[in-house]
Amino acid sequence: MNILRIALDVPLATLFDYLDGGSAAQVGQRVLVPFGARKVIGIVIARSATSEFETARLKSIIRVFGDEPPIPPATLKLLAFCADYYQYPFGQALLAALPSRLREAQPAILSRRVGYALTEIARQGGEELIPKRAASQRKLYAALRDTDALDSAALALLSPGWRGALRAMREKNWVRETTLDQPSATGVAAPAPPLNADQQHTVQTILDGGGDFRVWLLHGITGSGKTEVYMRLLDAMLADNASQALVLVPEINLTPQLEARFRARFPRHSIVMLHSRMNESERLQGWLRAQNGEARIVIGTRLSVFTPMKNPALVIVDEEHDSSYKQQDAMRYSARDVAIMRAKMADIPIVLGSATPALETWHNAQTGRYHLLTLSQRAVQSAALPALRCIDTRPHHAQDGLSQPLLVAMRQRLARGEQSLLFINRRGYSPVLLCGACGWVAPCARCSSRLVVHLRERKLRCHHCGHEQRPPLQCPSCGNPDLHPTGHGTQRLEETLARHFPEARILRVDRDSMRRKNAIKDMTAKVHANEVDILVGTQMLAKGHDFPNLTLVGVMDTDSALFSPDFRAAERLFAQLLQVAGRAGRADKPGEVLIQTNFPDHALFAALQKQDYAQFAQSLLEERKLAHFPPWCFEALLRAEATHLAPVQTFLDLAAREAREIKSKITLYDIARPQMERLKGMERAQLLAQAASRQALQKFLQTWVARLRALPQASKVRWSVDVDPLEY
DNA sequence: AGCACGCCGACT
DNA sequence: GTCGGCGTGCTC
Repeated sequence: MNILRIALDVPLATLFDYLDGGSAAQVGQRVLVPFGARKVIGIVIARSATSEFETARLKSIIRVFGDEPPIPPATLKLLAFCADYYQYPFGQALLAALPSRLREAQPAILSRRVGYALTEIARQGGEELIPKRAASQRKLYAALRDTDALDSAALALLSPGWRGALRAMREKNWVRETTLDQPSATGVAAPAPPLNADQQHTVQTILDGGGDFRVWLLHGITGSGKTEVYMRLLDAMLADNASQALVLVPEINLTPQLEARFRARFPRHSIVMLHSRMNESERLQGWLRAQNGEARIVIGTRLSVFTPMKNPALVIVDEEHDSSYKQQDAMRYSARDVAIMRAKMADIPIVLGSATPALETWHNAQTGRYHLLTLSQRAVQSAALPALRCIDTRPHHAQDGLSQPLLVAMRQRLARGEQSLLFINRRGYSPVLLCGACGWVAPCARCSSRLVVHLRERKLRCHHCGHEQRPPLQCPSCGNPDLHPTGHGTQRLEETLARHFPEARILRVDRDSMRRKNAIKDMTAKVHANEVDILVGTQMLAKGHDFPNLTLVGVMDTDSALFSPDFRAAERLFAQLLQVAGRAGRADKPGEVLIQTNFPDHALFAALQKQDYAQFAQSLLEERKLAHFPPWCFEALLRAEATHLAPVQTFLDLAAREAREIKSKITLYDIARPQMERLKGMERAQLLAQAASRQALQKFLQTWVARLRALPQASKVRWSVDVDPLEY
């Protein structure tokens, strides 16, 4: 058994065999191996006595990282399943799931947890040793006297000046460093607010469901207290002194708030955060602490669904409908779906939470595959439902995008000293450079998109590829020198508002203005301090922020989504509008939501006014059933791109021919161009396949993708398979 | 994906 | 004569 089967980060759907070189490398451990002309990191997947490969040509591994804990079999199994399901090379899927430090040829060690303890001198000398004026030092002394040692996190809670005080005490040899096995258990848990009847019932039902695999869909409107339900479930989970929970959250800026809430509630347990803003060594440490069982709660975004855990007992996916759970490059997995598979493999319960579940999820709850639990009461009693009204923009012609009724409503808020939010649906709403004479619009040279005008920087920028250029002095098409920006971008709207309300303090919130490091924190603080009258913003404002003095939400444009060719547009719009509506009128002030539209009679608005997700979902499901769209069918999308269209066309033609040769009940669509036909200088096209069942689709894909890999034409284009695609 | 090998065009 | 363009093919 001296042959190791090793997964490597290469786009080949095979393992590579190596001689173990006498090492005791175990399955799941990292090894450094020679690979062609280079040395790469691999993961041992199996030991074997034989090899399919010519044994004489096998190379030996260079080294094994034998001191590291092996990646547990459950994690390897989950990634193997994903590689198979999403048609992605296993080695690449596995290596990409690891913290990047584990892809480097350096040993990964759990850093020592440094603790601080009083020295004997300090203990015997007593508190009198410390100068009376040194308040910080006295606080540290008092805390350290009552325990063996404390870590820096615990000391930080004692005094803002703890660092200086600690340094002074160490210099005098009153404090020494030690090593801690556990994080310091300090602080008192924040009290748990009482549950309302809905929450109580929900928590009890899930706990009564036991510790086995079961998918719970927690459907709760904004403000119904889903997070408190999660907390109670985690609390129950923590009662077992080894169990761990995985909490997935969308890729947004809310993680710090959530982290603070969790830490306040569970100060005695190790909580690990894993998200994109963390640096690589923090991420590695978090991963190792989850793997060795020390971290009891792992909170993370998409990628953390693969974090190994010693004793997983519960999975929570918050805002399960959020599109950031779907990876849009490399292995195109859905972290929500992977989480469900993980829970199934580990035989533990999983809770999916959302106010507007994905239609696929809702469908599964309707058919009984998932268990539906509804929170219909608002947990905060004072929080009233906002009144929701459409402004028909046909009679109320909107000047500069702002209709009269909306302006009137905003003026009222200004007079009352309350805040307004204008929400812009970003798509199609950026200002473009238009020639009034011939209709020419500044295009991106590398994408089939329009360049966006950035007034302040006097630049045109492509939001898809980042290309920037100076605005031309005259129209390249007809020579007209009179070019002006049109459209209602956030910047333009901000200027229009300034004209209407010169006395108002207006704050723009979009990706451009929030790029600075603490911009979001500062923005939130300003709104809370009532230093802002009108907020103008995009998606970023839709989520989570709680602004008690905000009583009006105006929605600028919805119509493009109502009649979008993307059949998921309505579902997304509903979720988004419900979410922004939730920004209006919390606490004691009733809120109002005004939506500008040419189609006020659309069914979506009727459902929205009643906040009736169930009814709306039902009607969407029926529409989709008639059209044979998901969730009534299962899809895979083959995308291809190259600098010229010809090889893309050739490849997809061949792919379609191969598909027809495979005996299966697959519906194959014609080759189509995506909305963004050209992107970053690449011509794109795609082929959609549909099947009646997941199994049928999987069976087809196994054969099809294997044949595609064998096509010589496949190497002439960049191609990928997207199983369960969300965008076309 | 890298990386080497290899076969043709423009240069110190 | 050589440097280097990127097409082709392989990696246990």
